[in-house]
Amino acid sequence: MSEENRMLLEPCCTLDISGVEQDRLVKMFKAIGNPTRFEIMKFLVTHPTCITGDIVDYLPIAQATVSQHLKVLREAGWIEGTLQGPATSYCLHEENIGWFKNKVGDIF
Amino acid sequence: MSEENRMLLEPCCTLDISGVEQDRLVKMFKAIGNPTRFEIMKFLVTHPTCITGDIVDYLPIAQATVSQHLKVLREAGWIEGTLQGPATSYCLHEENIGWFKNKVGDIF
DNA sequence: TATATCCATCGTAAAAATACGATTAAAGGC
DNA sequence: GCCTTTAATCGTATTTTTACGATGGATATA
Repeated sequence: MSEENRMLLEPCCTLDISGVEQDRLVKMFKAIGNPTRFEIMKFLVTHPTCITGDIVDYLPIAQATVSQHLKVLREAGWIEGTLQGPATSYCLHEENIGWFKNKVGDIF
Repeated sequence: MSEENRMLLEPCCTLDISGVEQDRLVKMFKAIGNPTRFEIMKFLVTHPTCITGDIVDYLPIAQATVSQHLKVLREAGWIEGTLQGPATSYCLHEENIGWFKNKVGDIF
């Protein structure tokens, strides 16, 4: 018979992240952890307030796919989209990105 | 006939990340962008040099699954594992984590 | 008010990630 | 040399992600 009553290891310190905040952080990590979406983020850094079509022209993938990736980045909080006539202009969500960098710095 | 000769948007600046380095960064983002793996990373921050079994006891998932997640984190460069008898002791890969934080700071 | 442009969404096929039990391998104690 | 402990790997089922063409809605323009 094997013993299942192993003692749980004591933590050496605490970590100030959990719950909704942690979910939000993981979602940001996940969203940017895709080669195409990272490329989109790079493009937005170097081309602020560009529209969807600019990204579609730049990347070798279908418009529907770009739109889907933009949605993931938007829902994760990396970017913001604002309607400009029939187009949508995207830019980085500076506030959330600042929050992200602070959290990463706090944890590691 | 629709016009396909759209002009490519000019960048406002350059970004110092590409190729192998970019792949490495995206791989790190992807690895930590999973709720279970993020939880493992948190556990390793608060329990340095613990062994696989400690993580298995802590998480409500099978040993095989934990081992698989540890492999992903190891291959992404987040952690290091060293053999300690029949067990494996894991700790954060401080050098890579430092590199990661610097890159994130450079880009955003 | 037609017509074109822009892009989000829908439906779906294919690929990748995730989780598990079973097995295997390596180390230590008897 | 056996038996236990530890954890990596294998094979596989299920879920999720990714990519696409097609469609539709909203805005501008003739």
